[in-house]
Amino acid sequence: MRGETTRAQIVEAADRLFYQQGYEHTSFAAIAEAVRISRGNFYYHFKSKDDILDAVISARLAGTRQLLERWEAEESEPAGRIRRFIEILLTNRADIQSYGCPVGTLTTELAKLDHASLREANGLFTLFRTWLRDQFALLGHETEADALAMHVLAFTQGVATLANAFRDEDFIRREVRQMCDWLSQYTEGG
Amino acid sequence: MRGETTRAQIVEAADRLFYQQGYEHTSFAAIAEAVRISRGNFYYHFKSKDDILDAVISARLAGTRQLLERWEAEESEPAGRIRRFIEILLTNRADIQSYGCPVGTLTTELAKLDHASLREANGLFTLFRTWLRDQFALLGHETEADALAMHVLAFTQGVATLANAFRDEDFIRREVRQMCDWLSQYTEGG
DNA sequence: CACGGTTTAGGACGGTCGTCCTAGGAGGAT
DNA sequence: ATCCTCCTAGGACGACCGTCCTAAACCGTG
Repeated sequence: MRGETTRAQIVEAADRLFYQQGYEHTSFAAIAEAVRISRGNFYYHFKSKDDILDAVISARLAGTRQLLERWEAEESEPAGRIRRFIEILLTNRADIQSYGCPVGTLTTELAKLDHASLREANGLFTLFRTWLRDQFALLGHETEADALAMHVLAFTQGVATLANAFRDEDFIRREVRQMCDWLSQYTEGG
Repeated sequence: MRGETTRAQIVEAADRLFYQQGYEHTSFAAIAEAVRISRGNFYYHFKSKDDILDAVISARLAGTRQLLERWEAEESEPAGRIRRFIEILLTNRADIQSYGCPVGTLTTELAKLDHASLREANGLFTLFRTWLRDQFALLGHETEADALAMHVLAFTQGVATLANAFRDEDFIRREVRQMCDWLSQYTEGG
């Protein structure tokens, strides 16, 4: 029971640091300092750094599933749910301007490292993709649902990357507004 | 003169490796092996690894300027020039699926490393941005030219990120076609 | 051939990394 | 109080990193 909270603290700190500094750049020493435990203690809870990464990805997957469920519960209309997704760019604008998108930057890094967990990390994208696809299908666009899901996903990635590069909040607002306008063409009797 | 070609070879190899593996993940040993020179020899040509990065960024800036000039020379119409830009997603689709966009992934990495050369790397984005802005201005959309430029830039970043994650060539083709359609609304008597 | 600056090779250095080992502290059950 | 299990601290280890130093090879010039 004691150990479980320590393990959770490690995952939480690693999650944040991987996002802010990148996976490779984040050392055991940095995580240890954040959690205020000794460096050697990691190996009681995890067998390697890669093992921590897998735990972080699992935690993000679980958190994302929860988020999507909440959106479904709070928004009865598929269009409102998709809009919720688009608006995370506004909700998380501060972090996005500083560190980019947590999903996009992680998968990009792992792809360059040719890391074994790339597949699991891509699962985060797939989660959003299938969820968005389902919402577009509910709107009556079954045949193009997956293409539309990918389009929305690409939109968020592009905006996040440029918002990070130029630290431009107005740009985010402008693009989100534009994307919501685009979305409305699919919601009203498409 | 001897040394100049060695220096150019180092920059060329570093450029490729930084793109394929990331800046931090690429070691001196890896570059040395690629160029087939000794590790200690670097410090005759460069004073640090950061110095190599700066040289790589300068080379990319010069290469990008050349590319943009070529597009201007080969395409007399601004619309065709912008289309040329969008179509680099197709031209470089193999590399993009494997490693993402060279500009986007570098700036994202440097932002996470809080690296001193982030500013210079962002200059690559700015180069494309101002060039695209000028093209949209030539099309008669002065007031929204910069916003349109950012929009096109964001589009390419989003497509590159997802193409990298899902290794989906059809997705690239679909999005490029769609973007060119979108573009045509600004070219015909806007 | 001899000279002198330019370029190169290769090893040494201190530091940091991920990993592993071992002794002992903490806390509940008997 | 004693014991046993769970958990933690702290240092040691080997590998690799970027950096630096020094001797020698190269090559145009006199």
